[in-house]
Amino acid sequence: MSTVDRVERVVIDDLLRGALAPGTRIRQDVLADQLGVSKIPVREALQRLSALGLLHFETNRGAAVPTLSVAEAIENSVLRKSIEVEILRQAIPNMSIVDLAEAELALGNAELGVTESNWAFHRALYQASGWTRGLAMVEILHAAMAPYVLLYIESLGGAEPSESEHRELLAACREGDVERAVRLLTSHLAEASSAVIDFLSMNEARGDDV
Amino acid sequence: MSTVDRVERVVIDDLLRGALAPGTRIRQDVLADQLGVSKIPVREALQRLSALGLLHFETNRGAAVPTLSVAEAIENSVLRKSIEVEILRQAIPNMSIVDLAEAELALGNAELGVTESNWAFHRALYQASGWTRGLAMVEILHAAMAPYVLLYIESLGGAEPSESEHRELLAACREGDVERAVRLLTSHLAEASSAVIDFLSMNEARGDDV
DNA sequence: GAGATAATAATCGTATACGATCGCAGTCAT
DNA sequence: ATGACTGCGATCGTATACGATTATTATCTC
Repeated sequence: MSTVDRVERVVIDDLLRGALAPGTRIRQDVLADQLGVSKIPVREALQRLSALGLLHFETNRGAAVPTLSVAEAIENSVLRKSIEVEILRQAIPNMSIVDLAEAELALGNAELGVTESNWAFHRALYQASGWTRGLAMVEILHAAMAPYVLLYIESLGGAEPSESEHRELLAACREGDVERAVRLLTSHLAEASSAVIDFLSMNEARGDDV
Repeated sequence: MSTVDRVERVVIDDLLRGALAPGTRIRQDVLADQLGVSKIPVREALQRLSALGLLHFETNRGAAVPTLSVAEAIENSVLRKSIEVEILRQAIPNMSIVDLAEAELALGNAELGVTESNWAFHRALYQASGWTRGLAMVEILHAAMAPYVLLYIESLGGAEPSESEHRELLAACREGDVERAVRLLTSHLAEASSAVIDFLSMNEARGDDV
């Protein structure tokens, strides 16, 4: 694993954890010092993330966590739905006991934050697909939404609402019932994202930069 | 537009043109000299492309155009289909005369190579969606397949087979008939990609690195 | 005291520099 | 002649260095 890979992972994990609020600027030499490297590999990692849309570069102002418009949030949700459905279709016939156990584990895991645990669950279900690129795309979409999901959950007081939906979805996967699983995933994603989008719309209407 | 942006565009365009065959290694200082810059922005651009899966970095061996397995080609096709359908749905109600004219123009344009013209046509249809991320994803998938599409067409003797399908699709968009357009796009993509995938399968069976 | 302007400090972007690694050519021993 | 070894050239990865740009503080004027 190269230096650039390590830096990239650190920043992605920070995003998935919600440690980087929208708008946060990333100081290249600070990050470089923290990791004990020079700016060069740091910049290369940031450029990777900007290619994925997880960061935004502005000339002479460096990289920052982009703020999402409502339209972009909707776009992300639609993309997520259509990609995740295809991956799940591909994954279910290939799922092993291990994959299912990993998904189960992610559900109860109190070590992880809400968005981390959520993504760990979904990734566990998808990994049997073997679709490297598709998985990467979905991870990106999760990471891009994470800061806002966190804000939304905070505004709710910290409840994780989709526990039971996750359990149902897991059961359908266990039984190998592709069509039911796809139906459950579709409605689960629709509910989760419409909640966040409504939350975003309210704030956008109020003129908040969130 | 930053230096990194320029370098990135040059390489993506080379890929879409098919100027970079699978397996080609990219020499950083050669490219840097050609563009009159140092290695730093070149490497940053290559890292962006590697994040998108258009290039593959190997430690101490730099970046190279990845060779696609049949499984990956199938994955790309499925992803393309599901993403492009959603974008087209979003785009049709927002299409302007200009978008349609651009698409028409791309069809007949003999200046462009086959894959370039094909992508120009599809992009023209999609741009009205306003979906930045979705468009970027689809462009990536096109660029990843382009080297192989080129090889396939070469093996056929250079014929562009999907002219009439394109015209039908364009007509449906003009009439604003979303469902017909989606049907046409779906079958068009299915045909085009299954041809390339069959071609790839043959070569993989023969043990060619293509 | 408030606002505008100048000086200073932070930060960015990229060129240069250099050690590390890889691949190949030439040499030697068998 | 063939196979292993050594040395050199090419290429990579990253640290350092520096000019350019942006932010911040200090100073001056009204």
